[in-house]
Amino acid sequence: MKSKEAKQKLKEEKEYGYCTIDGRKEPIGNFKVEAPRLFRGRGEHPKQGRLKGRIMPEDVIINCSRNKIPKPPLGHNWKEVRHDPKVTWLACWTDSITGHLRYIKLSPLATLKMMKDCQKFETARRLHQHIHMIRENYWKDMESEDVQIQQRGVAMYLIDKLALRVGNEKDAKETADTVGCCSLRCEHITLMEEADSENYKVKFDFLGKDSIRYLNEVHVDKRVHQKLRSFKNGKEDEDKLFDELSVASLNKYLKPLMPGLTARVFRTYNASLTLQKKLDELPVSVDAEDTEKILIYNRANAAVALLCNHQRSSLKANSNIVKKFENKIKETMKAMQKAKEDLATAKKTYKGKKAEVKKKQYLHMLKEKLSTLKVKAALAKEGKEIASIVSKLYYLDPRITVAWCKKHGISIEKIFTKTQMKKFRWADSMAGPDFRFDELSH
DNA sequence: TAAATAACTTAGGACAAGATAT
DNA sequence: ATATCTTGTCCTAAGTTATTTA
Repeated sequence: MKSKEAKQKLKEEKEYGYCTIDGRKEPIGNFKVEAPRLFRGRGEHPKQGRLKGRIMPEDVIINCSRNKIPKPPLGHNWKEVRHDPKVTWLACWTDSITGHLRYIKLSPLATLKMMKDCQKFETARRLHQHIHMIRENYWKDMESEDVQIQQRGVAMYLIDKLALRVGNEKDAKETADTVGCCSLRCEHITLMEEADSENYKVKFDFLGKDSIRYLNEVHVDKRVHQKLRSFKNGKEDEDKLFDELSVASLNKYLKPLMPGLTARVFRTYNASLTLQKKLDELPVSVDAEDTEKILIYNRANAAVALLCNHQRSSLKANSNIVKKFENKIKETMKAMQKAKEDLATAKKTYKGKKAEVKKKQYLHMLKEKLSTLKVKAALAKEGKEIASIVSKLYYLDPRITVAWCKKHGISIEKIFTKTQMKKFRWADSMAGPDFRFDELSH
């Protein structure tokens, strides 16, 4: 039995949810304008609490073919109707909070979007053929006389090794204070040096996209450590770490190295490669249950989520559950200790067999309780790791997953949801059990 | 040539739907 | 059957990159 809302939604979708491109019926992603409301924003947003106004037909620009112009609601007119075949949006209006354009666009399930998605992964695969050269280059760049080149080298290292976002400049009055690689400030990194001086570590602590905290202590090469120290030298906390570097110059540098290469390709590349490598590493026995196989896949996926720093607040809450279990384990262990002592004294004072047996039983009960608690805690911990689905949706070449499923005789439906199956249907026919992300097929 | 703007991808949270416990 | 927890989808904010403009 479907709810009233669900029925209404289905009806609307049937009527407004599709468009025609080159004679093909294609699904639209968002076919409604955004409703008026109080703007919240994410993190400490300077515009939080402002009213986001109602969008009227007079605010909306329509982009469609000349022969089939949708009618505006009765008594209203569109702001403009244009016929631009170079862009993929169907309608747009200006957001009253940001002043940026918002679009009515195709669904990720539309043919055009799926082709674009496939292309994205092909570009990332191509990077594998060039990555050796690019890495050699950034080590060389760090040794340059020119500080700008040095900064470019170190930034490339961080983007490659830590999968950091490139970090465009943003307006402090308009948006929350978040950073990426190029916009890191001195206060966001702490250089740590161990006593033996062979162990070079850097602590990163900053707010990234969506004001999600990036907290990571990483071992870095000595050269990187030294360069970071020199970049920080003589600067205040709030000064830019890469003061001579811009996102534009970084992407300009990358462009001629490989067709289609930009900074974000490294994130896709390293995420997908990590999945492939983890799946290679984790053994799957032929007679394993499906649930075990899924667990293995999820572990590989978790490694990617960690790399990309993907997290959800439900997971943060989940860590409380893990802690609760840990506390219970501690309590039980204390109780066991006490029970053991009690038993010992009971034996000494010789109060009678009955009391002794009872205390033994109690101790046994505690032991069992402890072992179940330990299992439950492990499961909760694991559950905490696996729940991120973001990487699956945007960074992981679905063909890696398809191939792994085919290789290990598990149906893809066990890994992908219904929508993901549709979004990635291009991958199924393209990847056999031997597909490899790190080898170009012909 | 760099700044502004347009166009497009990626992201977590809200909430509904589904699953599981009671 | 109902409460409670988990998972999947939708929504739109917040990024990156491409293109246009001054």
